[in-house]
Amino acid sequence: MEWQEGKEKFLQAWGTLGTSWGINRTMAQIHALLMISPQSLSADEVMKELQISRGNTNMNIRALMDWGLVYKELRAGDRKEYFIGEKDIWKVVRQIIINRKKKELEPILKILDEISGIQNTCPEAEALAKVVADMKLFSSKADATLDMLVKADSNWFVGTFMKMIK
Amino acid sequence: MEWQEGKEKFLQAWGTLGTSWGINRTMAQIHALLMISPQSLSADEVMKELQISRGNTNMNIRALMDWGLVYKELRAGDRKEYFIGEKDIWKVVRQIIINRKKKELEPILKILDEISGIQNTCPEAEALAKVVADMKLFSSKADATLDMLVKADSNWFVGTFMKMIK
DNA sequence: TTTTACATTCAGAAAGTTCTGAAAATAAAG
DNA sequence: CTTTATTTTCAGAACTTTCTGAATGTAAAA
Repeated sequence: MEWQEGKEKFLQAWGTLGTSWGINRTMAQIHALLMISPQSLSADEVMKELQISRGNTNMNIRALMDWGLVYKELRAGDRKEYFIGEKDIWKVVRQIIINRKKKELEPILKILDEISGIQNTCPEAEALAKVVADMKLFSSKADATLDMLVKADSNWFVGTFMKMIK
Repeated sequence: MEWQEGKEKFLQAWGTLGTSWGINRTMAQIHALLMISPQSLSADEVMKELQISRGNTNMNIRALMDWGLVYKELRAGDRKEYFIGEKDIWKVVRQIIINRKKKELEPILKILDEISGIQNTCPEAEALAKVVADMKLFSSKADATLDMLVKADSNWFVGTFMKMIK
């Protein structure tokens, strides 16, 4: 396979997959582009490569910086800003875990806490209380597991953790 | 907190959170309703409780059955179909893992395999090849981990696995 | 200070997703 | 076979998200 073909396939696929990952198409594509670029790119280069508008480019690059997946790079004697993508997959995954945990898991814990003070007086209330209690137990375990994964380093994950799984 | 209030909060919250989980609002709410209902409910009861249309109810109940989170129940002498939600949280989580893995992780593995046959001739191609190889390694590990979680039973997860994490 | 080269914002357009409700299909009962 | 109860489908409406591009903001250079 030619480089150009592989690159297009990758950018295209990442965009589509981003959607099913709760990340928008453009954000995923910019991220993919910066991950596979040896050099940092300017906003104009990103616009041109992905054929998207200036506004869209700007908004999504900033979102990627918020997620900790892309950094700004300034070149001496150049007024443009250049952007460089995080290349270490383990760091990328960690940032994604941190962000998705915040968006997906933490609100659940908050709601479950609020509801757990329910009066347990009829079968319906009992069923609700049971589901809430079970979910709370499970979610806090999942939360702890993810915290651990985020703290762990790549070698530990690939080594110890994976051995356990065999 | 009163039962009615807790229930409304739960249904409302689940619907909102479903969205950030890549599940649509109604599907999440029907699931929540059936999880906390001691008895099975008919489509009409679900429609009435959540104030949604017949078509919407039907489509989302069927999606939940596809996901393995809701079952059909027939009552003798009644032509209506009744639906019952899976109450075991561990089973619910397992089904969700299975479905999200299929939707989110497996397509990645497929694409990475396709691209990994790339010619490694210039710095750009090299960077792409490296990212693809790293992702492949990581994704297949994640895939194996999730397979294991799905096979494992609840006690093992809460016991052994969690002890390891401490 | 003025010009120039960029980055940022945001209202409205476009695209994508979900929902409704009436019509069609199905199948049990009469 | 006909009626009746119920589920399923689907075209278009409503809603949500994302994108564009021109206007605005910012700060370095002249």
